Amino acid sequence: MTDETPLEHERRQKVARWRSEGREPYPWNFPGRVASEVVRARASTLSSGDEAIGETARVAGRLRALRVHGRTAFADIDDLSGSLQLLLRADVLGEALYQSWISDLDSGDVVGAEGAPALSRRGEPSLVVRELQLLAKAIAPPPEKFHGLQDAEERLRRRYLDLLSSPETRQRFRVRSLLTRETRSFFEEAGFLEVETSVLVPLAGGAAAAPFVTHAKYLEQDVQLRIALELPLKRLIVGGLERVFELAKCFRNEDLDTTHSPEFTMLEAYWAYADYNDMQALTERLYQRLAARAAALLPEVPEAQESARAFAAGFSKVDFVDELERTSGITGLLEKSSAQLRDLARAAGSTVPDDSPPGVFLDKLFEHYVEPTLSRPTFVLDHPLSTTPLAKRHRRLAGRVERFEFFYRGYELGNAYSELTDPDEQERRFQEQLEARAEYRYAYDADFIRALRHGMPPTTGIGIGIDRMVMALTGTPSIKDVLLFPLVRST
RNA sequence: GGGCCCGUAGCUCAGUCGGUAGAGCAGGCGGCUCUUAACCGCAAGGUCAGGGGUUCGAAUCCCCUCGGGCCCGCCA
Repeated sequence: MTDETPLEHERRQKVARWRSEGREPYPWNFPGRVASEVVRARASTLSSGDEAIGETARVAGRLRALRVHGRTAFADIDDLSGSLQLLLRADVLGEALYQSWISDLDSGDVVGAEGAPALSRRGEPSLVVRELQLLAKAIAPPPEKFHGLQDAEERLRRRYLDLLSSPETRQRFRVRSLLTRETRSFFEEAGFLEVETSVLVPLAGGAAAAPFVTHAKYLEQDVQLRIALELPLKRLIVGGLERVFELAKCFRNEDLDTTHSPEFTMLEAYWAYADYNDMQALTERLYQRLAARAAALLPEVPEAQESARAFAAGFSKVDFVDELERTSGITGLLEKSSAQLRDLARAAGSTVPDDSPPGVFLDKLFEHYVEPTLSRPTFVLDHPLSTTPLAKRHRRLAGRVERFEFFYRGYELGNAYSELTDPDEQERRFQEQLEARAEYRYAYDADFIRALRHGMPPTTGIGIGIDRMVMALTGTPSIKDVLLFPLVRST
């Protein structure tokens, strides 16, 4: 390699030396190992300076630090359960073997060790090593051992370095995995069937967002990547599956920022014979359980503890229109013309196109005046009808739909309705969107209306942003830090 | 899309008013049998993101490009 650094050259020389001695620098396995925390726990029961004579344990992990004191050396290795100090001693390993290990080991190497648990004279849980095995030679050095990888760009582009140098990052992604598993269990226990619908669709509907477009060769047609799960899942309700959910990636061809990613994970659930009041109760239970779980997994993270307390106390409820009028000082919102709403939205700093439907202006006003104030768990209820083409009109309030969005820390975590099931009204609502702006034609799904004509039971549905859920419950301010490999420009 | 900020050794960071590019970690050599950001000594390591300009002289000032961050806008 012509672009290798002197440091890499040095390490390659060590690999060559290993091979020339008939030893394998990249072996196949390391059987019989236990987690380092097992050895730590055993060693902690000993007295300082004592070794568990006659006991043997095998551990493996990445070498983080090597402190050589002449004929004794201390090596710290990390595995997923934590870290452990290895004691390498010339009098145990033999002089020649000890010296060759000291000179061949580098930080970043993956090693396996066998030996006896011990507590060092200074009280550090350790393993007195009798046998050592190189499991993978690190040609490239790890990030700085104390500060870790600080460069924000490198942390995203080279997540493996972030993970191997940051226990916090490892823990954050473990918690993400456990929270999605918990979410699945919750819906399964509530009688929902997990399904998988298609990512590639002829027409991406169910939300207003720019889709990614690609090409299917066998159809000789362009296809799109889904922007929401809503329309296929409602078809399943028509088909009699009664309670379904999907937890999967959706794609929107838009910017990456603190709370948005073009590729994101969404949970949508549809529940026949129930309404949005039932869904509110389910949502409260879900978040109480998830927040408690996250708090238990992250005892050191104050935001996680705070979230558990906040969700345990239950959600506040505010009316969309009342709350917007109260915070903005505007009166008679529902009587305003589209032009009046547009001017109000302009005054609030929005630059959405003039020909947007009136619901868009209302949403902009809400985002500007109300959202930043919603720091504790809050249901926002009963949106104006023009904001929501897929929701059923309110059973009491004129000009409204039965909908709730819920917010925490000033951003939206989810969105739910009593679903619109009247096929003719659905067709009219799609039509109104279309007339307002031609670009919304992608939301017009004729086959979906045809499905509704066969009769869809009364149903409530919800969409939950999983990435934002993880952010909220782990105290992570940026969506990029809950995505393993956020899409970044290639260099 | 707009504004502000950042890019110096593999990593973490200094670099003053424009005057010979620095430290720590990692790596090399030497020393050290209880350290844990080990320590001590020696030597090595640079396309200062890239390109152009101003200047006797540019990491430093100006312009452009690339990459990133934050805020705003867009994302019914």
